[in-house]
Amino acid sequence: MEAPVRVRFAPSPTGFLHIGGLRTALYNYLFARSHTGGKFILRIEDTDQSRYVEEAEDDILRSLEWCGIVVDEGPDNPGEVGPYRQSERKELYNKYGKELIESGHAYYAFDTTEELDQMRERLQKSGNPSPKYDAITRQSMKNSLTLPQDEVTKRLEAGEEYVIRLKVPRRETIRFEDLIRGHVSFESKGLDDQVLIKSDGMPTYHLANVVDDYLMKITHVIRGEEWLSSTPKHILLYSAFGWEPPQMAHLPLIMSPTGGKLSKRKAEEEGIPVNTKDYIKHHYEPEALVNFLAYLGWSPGDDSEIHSLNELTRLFTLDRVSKGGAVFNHKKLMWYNEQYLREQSNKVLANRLREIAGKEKITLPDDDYLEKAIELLKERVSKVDELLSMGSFFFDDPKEYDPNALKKWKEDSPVLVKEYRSKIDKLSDEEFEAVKLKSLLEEVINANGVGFGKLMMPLRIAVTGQGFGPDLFASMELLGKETVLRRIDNTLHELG
RNA sequence: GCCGCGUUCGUCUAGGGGUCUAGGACGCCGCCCUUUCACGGCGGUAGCACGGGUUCAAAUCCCGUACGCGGUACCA
Repeated sequence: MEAPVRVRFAPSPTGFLHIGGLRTALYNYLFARSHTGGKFILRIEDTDQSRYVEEAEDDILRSLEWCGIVVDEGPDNPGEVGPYRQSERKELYNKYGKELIESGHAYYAFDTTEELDQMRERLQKSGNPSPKYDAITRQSMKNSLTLPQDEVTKRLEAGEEYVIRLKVPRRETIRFEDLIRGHVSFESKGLDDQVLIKSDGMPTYHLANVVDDYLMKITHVIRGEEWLSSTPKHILLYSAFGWEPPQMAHLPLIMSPTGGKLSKRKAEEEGIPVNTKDYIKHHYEPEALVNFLAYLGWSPGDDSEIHSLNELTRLFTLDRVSKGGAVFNHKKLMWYNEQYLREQSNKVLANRLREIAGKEKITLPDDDYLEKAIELLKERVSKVDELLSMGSFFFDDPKEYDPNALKKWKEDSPVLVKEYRSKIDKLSDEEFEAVKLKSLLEEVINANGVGFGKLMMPLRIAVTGQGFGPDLFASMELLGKETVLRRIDNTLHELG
């Protein structure tokens, strides 16, 4: 019997949850759920105090929740291997750092930032393009490998600042098996003596991540490709501790349409919302985002496209994750959004619309009317909030005319509209229905020997202010006789 | 520069030696439906980066090249 699957999403609270981070979380979650008894763990990697952002952790939690991703163990619902914030595990890392020094796998270094800069500069001048603190250079630096034992003790006792560095072996080939990429290998000579414990006493990502994954019994590390290059350091660490490393899986990056990693700046330039909270704020369908993101770098292998989080959970396997970076396609996201939007009942949409309208201080009509309006609008919008903008004429007399539509208001329009007006004026409220309204329009165009559009478009402009939109006759029926006549009169008055 | 990882239609992908004159989805274009705009239906456009091998046979395996991306911090 294999150990139960345990995966973690380990974001750094340095800002709002990025869309790429969300996908990493999603893949971890899907992987956990695709195994019976699998656990999805949230660990906050707040070891960089200079970049810490107060609201970030809350934003991460809220974003995951919005997507329907349930955290099995995390800061808010700890399991047995807590705490789940690295800042609260500081002592632990120190203990393991010391252990590494004792076993000869790490050492103290006292070099100042200036001295490190000087070293790099010196090396660069002598033709070394990527200076490293490695097996060669460490011999001429200030550390417990070069300094006499008693001086090291003296410095430590004096409370002098130090870091702990990993003693990377001079020549060694580090190999590991990546679940997505297969065989990967690095030469240790390309690695530097990575700082493990910083001078502020906090661990670096590398140490903390290894120690925590081990202590939290993580079985699979699923993370972005940007970590692939530092994985050999982690492998070295595992073996220094004598621990079995977890399975590794490095996900392809999400790319910007203009190339490169989808960074915050790039995304903004291209009009792509980059933070999950932006999707929440702009009323995207969470199921659509999830579905879209799942398919960005993964596919189930058949021709299916639409799957709920639950279904994805059953379909997901790591070996179907692609290797190459995936370009974010906003139009496809919108397509997904439309799919999920149309699935919802008019009643549900009405409730959601009320919530949105409430925030924007817009007053909406009663449920019956609202749901009928939604029914007419639903097939024409991409996002739920567009029901409000496209359907504004259902809720208020148009304040202005779409300049583009106005081109269809011709010289003969007033006459035709007037004639139509006088016909529908004779209808009772009960008779004011789509079929009747349409046949009366036909009467007018036939009598005048003109095409349908000659009257239809001006009428639409008068009633909705727009040149497009839901079925005009159904819309007029819903609007009611009084409103329609009022709008026609207003328009006749304004446009002549 | 060095190290690593990638590369199938514009984009996301299917494909894992013959069934590929390469399939699906988004987008785009056209037609139908609708005398609006959409939705829907039908059809179309367009791709195996390049060069060598291996093999009777390569999009699929191997090697190079090019290009892209990532990493190269007391950031994660």
